[in-house]
Amino acid sequence: MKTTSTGATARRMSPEERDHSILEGAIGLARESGLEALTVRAVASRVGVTPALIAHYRPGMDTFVADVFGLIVAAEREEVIAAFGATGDLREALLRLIETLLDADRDDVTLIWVQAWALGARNDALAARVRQEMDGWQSALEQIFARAAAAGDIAAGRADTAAWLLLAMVDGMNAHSLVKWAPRDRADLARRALSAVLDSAAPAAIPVDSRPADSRPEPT
Amino acid sequence: MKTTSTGATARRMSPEERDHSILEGAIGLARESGLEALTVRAVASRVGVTPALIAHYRPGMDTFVADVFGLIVAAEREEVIAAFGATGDLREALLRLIETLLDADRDDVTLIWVQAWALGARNDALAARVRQEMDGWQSALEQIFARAAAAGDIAAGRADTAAWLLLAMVDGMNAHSLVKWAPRDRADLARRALSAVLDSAAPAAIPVDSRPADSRPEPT
DNA sequence: TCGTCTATTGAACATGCGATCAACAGGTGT
DNA sequence: ACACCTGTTGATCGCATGTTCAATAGACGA
Repeated sequence: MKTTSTGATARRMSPEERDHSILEGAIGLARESGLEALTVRAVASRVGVTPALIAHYRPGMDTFVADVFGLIVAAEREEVIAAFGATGDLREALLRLIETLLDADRDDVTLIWVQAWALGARNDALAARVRQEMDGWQSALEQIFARAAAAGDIAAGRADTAAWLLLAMVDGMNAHSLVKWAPRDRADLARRALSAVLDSAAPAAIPVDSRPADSRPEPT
Repeated sequence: MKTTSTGATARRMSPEERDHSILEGAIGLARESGLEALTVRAVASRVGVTPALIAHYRPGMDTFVADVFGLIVAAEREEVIAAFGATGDLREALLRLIETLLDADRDDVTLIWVQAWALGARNDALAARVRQEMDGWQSALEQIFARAAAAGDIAAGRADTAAWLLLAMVDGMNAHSLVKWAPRDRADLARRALSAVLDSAAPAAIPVDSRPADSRPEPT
């Protein structure tokens, strides 16, 4: 495939402008085709510029991929969290949040997340960025759980654990959806995931007394 | 890099032998370096033959990757399920099963799974195989849950839902571990994941008013 | 208007990938 | 011992990847 441009030299931009335009193109490309599609030539073609210029602005694809990943998922997280209705029944709002996270419309971001976990095993810069963004999700969810518990909308429990469990569940289900392994409708999944997380986050609901050896060690 | 062989022609084998040796090499390679490492040349070097021979026995890398994936994860599943102690307290056994699945020793298989979900988005043969192996896990877990419920070791609940939730949680946590995002010790995670799944699978444990639609037949 | 600065290019290099095909060679049966 | 059969090779094609660097061209200040 040839470059989108007609062979003419691209418009001269300030370094900041060009950097921004490159990032824009890369973000769009990753959204459409995943992180694997982020090649020097593909981004160059998208932006309408020579591959050499991409390499000039972004020496080292590893950190470039990490940056693009971070920008995409951070923007999405802020959007989702911002849309979280802070008013009304928080349990209802939580359910809608989970439904949103499981929505098929977000398959593009899901692919990016799953590719990031896989690539992160061999790309330290990306792995670091993935951890950072996951920390962002973890603390955002933890905050929501703590708020809901304080408001009495859900049973009080360990908000951090609930956040970890919910993240794992949502990420696992989304990963499964990439190969179209969706056993039942997602609204039902969301409801069950939420109650699973909320119930387990309340230690009192767990019958520990009946299991003598198991429940004793509780390191934290 | 050069082929492992000293340039001498490889020993002549029967088609079945050679096919087996190629699969063996590919399986070992994938276990060590993931599915992305499965290139014609890498497998050829590993097996000690020419790339052309690999291409001859396995025309089309897509189905080859799918086969290797299937063999690896099917073997692992059978091993894990077989090690599941059918005697004694089934809840205890379930906990050990989850601990096994979350064990860091299985990071190699985890990488393969996560790569499979990512690659499956663009490799239909692989995606089909992934679905097949996930069905295997789903039914194995469902069977275990049903058995445990019948034995009275856990609260009776919908075994299929419990299996789905557990699979999602375990897969999500393992994906997270690929980038070393492990908030707490895995034994604790396993315990909480198990109680989350078991509690939610027992309808009686869920606040009744919040699930009127539950008793209605679920759409496929 | 001219000259300087630098954003941008074009071309090339080294490496890797999957795939193809005529030619070779080692085992097998006669 | 010979010839057939076929597993195996070597060479090569076409394409894609990241990276480098001298040369170019467009914008801006003097």
